[in-house]
Amino acid sequence: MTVVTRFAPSPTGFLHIGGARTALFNWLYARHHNGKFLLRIEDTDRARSTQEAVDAIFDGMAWLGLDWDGEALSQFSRVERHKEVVQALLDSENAYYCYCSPEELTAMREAAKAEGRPWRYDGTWRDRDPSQAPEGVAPVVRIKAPLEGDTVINDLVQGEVRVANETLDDMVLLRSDGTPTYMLAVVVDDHDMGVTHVIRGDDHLTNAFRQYQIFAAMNWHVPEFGHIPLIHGPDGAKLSKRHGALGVEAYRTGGFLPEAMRNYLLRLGWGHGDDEIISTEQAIEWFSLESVGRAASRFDMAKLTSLNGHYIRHGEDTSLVQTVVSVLRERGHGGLDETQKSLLLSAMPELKKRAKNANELTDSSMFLFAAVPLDFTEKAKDLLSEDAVKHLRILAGHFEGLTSWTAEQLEGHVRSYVEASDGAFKLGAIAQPLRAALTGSTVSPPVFDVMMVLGKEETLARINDVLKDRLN
RNA sequence: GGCCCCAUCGUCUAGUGGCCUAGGACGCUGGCCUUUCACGCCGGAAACACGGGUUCGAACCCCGUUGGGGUCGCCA
Repeated sequence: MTVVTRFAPSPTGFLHIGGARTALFNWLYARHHNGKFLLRIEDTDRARSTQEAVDAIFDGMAWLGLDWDGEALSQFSRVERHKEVVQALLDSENAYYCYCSPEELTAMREAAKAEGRPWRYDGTWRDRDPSQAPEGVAPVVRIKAPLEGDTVINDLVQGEVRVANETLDDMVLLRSDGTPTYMLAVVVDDHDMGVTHVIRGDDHLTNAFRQYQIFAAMNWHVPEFGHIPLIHGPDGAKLSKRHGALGVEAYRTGGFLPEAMRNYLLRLGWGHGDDEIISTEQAIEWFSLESVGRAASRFDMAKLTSLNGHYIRHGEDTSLVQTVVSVLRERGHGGLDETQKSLLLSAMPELKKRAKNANELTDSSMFLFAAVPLDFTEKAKDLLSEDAVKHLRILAGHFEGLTSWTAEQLEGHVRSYVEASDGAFKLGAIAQPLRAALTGSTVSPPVFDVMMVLGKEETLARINDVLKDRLN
């Protein structure tokens, strides 16, 4: 049997972190089993569903590298089919019309609450003849759920979960306006789409029992369920925007790499021994629902950030160049020409060791493309003291005569210059002003690497610009 | 409140009765490396919620307590 999973978000906002993980787990499970991963947009709530949100889901999935099989399905497009199933349920007497008005129901609910009784629909119309229906009341259709016994679900994550049927009531299948409810639509779509494994958030666990009733009433094969624990905020409560419940879009603009995101989300609630850095290939090979934990986990931005730093440090130089280019484009700076790209590429090995995210990586590479006069930070200005400039002038003379230009040789030259001073000054007294003159900053890759990457001409131009400035 | 789920360092987790004086990672912290900042390397503090059982033996099994979470819509 081919495994078929699905991700079924409702387009009422962005694709948030929890949804992203649910999508990832579904994707991983399907890919692991060589099955199919489908995408269904649960847009039956017409008032709250927006095209922007649908696009945000598509974009988020694409960014995360979670490709789905076939076309994304709009749940709303299937209303006729849903109604058809409701009719079948009515015909087989597994469902009935209920003429209780929303007001009546609300009153009953509140009364029950006031008395501290558990509320559930009392089945008023379950066995009553529709001929007794009040005038002018549009009915809803409810399922005729079993009154006795237990419903048992062998959840792939949670294990056996059992609930007494008497605690469940006859839920609404078709609203009084004739539109199907989520509970019904999900079951019909999962069945029709051939979904074999329903992997979703823990918050749907109680829904599973009710959906089970519909599958049973239609005599349909019930899919396997895997209810994965929710992601909480750092405080253990529901994930709030302040704590990371952002759209994946926000993580992208925050400079996170999709591979870091995937790795982080995977390790949240799932583990494979002591492994921390897990490639997507390994994840596909190793993923299983059995090893998904049952407790909710807290979102930890620091760990995500650290993982992101790892993926940047170990990223391919050429792809990191592309990353910088797209950050620049997003900032409205236009792209980089080929010369600039190759300059960036040669600086990348040192640059990437110093960045936690794509934005920092971009910021720290800007000095490469700066034109004289550089923008100096206050600290950098302080480093360019009269004394320091004196050294730079002498060194510039030395550099001028060099015929080869490698970091090692440059370092050798400067070191022997320092040694010749016989302890009058140290390497730092030279290297720091040099860094300031070349980058405008006190923080940068090793200064001799900077010189090499910049090349002799540009290096001298920048030093001379500082010297010239000093003369005035 | 009813029903359901959960419980190992601050956080993510390893651990499925003896290999646990509980391992790894992030964070924190001491040090090394060093021209800056990083990276890297070495070290440290830090947890089995509590109480009862079962067992020769329990982080692992059972019961209870406490604590957390989910859910109780003609939302999804």
